[in-house]
Amino acid sequence: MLNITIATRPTGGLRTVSYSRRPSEPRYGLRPTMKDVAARAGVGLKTVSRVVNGEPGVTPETGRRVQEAIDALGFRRNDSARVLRKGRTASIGLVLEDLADPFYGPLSRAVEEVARAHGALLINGSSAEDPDRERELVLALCARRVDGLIVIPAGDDHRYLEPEIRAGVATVFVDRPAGRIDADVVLSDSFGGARDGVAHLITHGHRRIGFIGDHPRIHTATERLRGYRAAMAEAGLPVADGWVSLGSTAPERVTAAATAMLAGPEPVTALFAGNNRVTVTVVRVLAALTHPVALVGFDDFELADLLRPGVTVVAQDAAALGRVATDRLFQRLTGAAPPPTRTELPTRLIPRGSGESPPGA
Amino acid sequence: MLNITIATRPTGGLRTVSYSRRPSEPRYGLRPTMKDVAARAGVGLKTVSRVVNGEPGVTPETGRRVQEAIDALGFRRNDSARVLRKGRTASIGLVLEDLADPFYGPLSRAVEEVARAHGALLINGSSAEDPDRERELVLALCARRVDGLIVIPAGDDHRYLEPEIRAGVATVFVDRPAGRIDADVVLSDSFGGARDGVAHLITHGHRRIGFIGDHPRIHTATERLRGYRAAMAEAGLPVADGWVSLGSTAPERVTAAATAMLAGPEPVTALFAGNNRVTVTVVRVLAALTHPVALVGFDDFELADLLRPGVTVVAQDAAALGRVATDRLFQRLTGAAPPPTRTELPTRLIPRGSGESPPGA
DNA sequence: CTGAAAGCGCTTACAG
DNA sequence: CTGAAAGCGCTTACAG
Repeated sequence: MLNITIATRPTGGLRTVSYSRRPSEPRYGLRPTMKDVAARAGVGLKTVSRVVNGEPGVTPETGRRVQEAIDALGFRRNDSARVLRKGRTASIGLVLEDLADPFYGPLSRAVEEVARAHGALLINGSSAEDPDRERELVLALCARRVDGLIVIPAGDDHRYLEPEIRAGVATVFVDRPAGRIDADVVLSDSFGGARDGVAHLITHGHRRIGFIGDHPRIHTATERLRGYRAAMAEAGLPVADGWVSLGSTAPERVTAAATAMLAGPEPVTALFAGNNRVTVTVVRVLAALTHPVALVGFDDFELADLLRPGVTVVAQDAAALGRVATDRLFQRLTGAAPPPTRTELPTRLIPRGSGESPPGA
Repeated sequence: MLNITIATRPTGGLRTVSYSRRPSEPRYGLRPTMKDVAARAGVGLKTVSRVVNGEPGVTPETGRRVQEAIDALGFRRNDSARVLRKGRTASIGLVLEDLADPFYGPLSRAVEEVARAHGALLINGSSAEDPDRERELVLALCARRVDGLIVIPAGDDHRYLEPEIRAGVATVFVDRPAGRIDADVVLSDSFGGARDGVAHLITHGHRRIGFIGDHPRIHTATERLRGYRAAMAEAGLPVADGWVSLGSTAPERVTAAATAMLAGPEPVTALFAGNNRVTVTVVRVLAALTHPVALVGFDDFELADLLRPGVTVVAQDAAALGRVATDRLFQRLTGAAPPPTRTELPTRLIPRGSGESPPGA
């Protein structure tokens, strides 16, 4: 963190906008309403509503008068009121782990694009991997009556959502399935991807391979571990106790885990990293070593190809996850009510160098 | 883009949640309201409101009866209705360029944290650097009556916001100032940072230095160019026509610009990249060269230290930008109405290797 | 073509 | 301690 000094000064120049407001009144007191427009145009409320919404049945002359009043008053329809009456808020909620994790950037963007195509706004927030915070955020979004919810779950028990789903809040889980309820989910093939990645290391001669993953509470972490174990078993390789480490993705924890696996009499010659946060830290650890250790990471990341060696990854298509999930959400929103489905997107192994070096090279 | 095949199947197992809904009615018809709770508990509406909001003046016995009805009915207060009456939506809008740009991750996250501390939700969207889309999004947020707005502007004329600001929508611009209106702004010292970065290259012996930046419509692009010119001028160095290129940050455009500057009889020996998108592309271009070319980039980015050579950058504190801006927003929201201010956060030069090699090394 | 009345689900201001 | 009435700013259903 930078230790910053802040220089603040009035902007000056240009016209100054007044921020005056009487805090005792609701803010809307300051804004013209349809009633004000109607009064000024000398028409009824409903006529203003017709003009604002482009409904037919207004003579050009009347329409013009209303439009003039709208412009003169600077009227902007209050969508909160509209929403209350119509029952649809034209907004969806997105709950993810951390807005700052680069993996979620393309995913969020894809969700936004689909929502935008349907005329909906995006309300979002981070759970910070805290189940309580996830729940709090999800229920706050339900209280705002979002039409639908895209959730990357932090917790493993989502029964608290049942009344909401029953009340009509379309909900799609992404990246990880819901816990203890049956709901739509869109995820990557974590098991298959990890198995492929580990098999790739085995193909290149490795027999002692370590696995460092996310917290075991997280579905993708255990699925990827399962893929690792499957690949090892298929090759007839044992998995020593010290070769598997699940936990926080904090750099300190990952560094310690990697260091431990690389020490001792029988160190691993290759590592499989369970997600992009882990991979980045492992890359740092390996960069400090004098001997090469092979690495395959789950998740692609920017610049992976420019590191030396390039980092071999199991890539998932984060944008597709977001797109497919949001498409499904809007399918539900527009009436379809099939039973919940589980959609699994394939991963792709991208060899770049770090995963192709033989042991002891 | 991956060409994906999607495997979809019913989830099965677990209890199945019904999604039934009569589309002709408003969704709220399905949810219990305070009126329903009042009827069931045999009390007045206001008493339910008191319990829901934890207001005093309810006997324990009455409170218990109301709470039972709330639980039995699965009541959740409709915040849309509350908002309509109270005049505050407890939500703020964040408009940025691209949710997927890693620079905005920490910024968004900081905005969210501050908003959360004030009990507000975040509604956000991307302008995709399109002024029309920015305007459309901002006005949609105003129609939803967000309490405040954090805007990373794409356009250069924000007079369309004047009526909104006057009506009480607190607005703070971040990263770039507002165009043609006087509003709060929080930004990094682009001029000083670029000047420092270019001076750093000059210190290491470079005399022919190229500048590749973002579109000249964008304030930070021109400020950084100004910093470049200042550093060159202070060192008594000329700036040849071909050494400056502003435009899209699309890889093709940046690659072409860099390639052109590196060709010809008098090629540049060093490049200054105007932002992280440009830097990443320039790194790719330089990686393909046989001779070293020095590079300093504006914006730090993950893994910059792990590239060979490490990439020297002028770092700005994106999280601090978001935090300071949102703090200011809530200051306005809680009554303070000082004239708009301009806050400039310092940058920090981080030498990592790419900016310290002499010409022709 | 036009508009008065009722209502969306809450809170406010007030009376008992 | 408790609740009936009015109202937030719109849309719906209906009548003229």
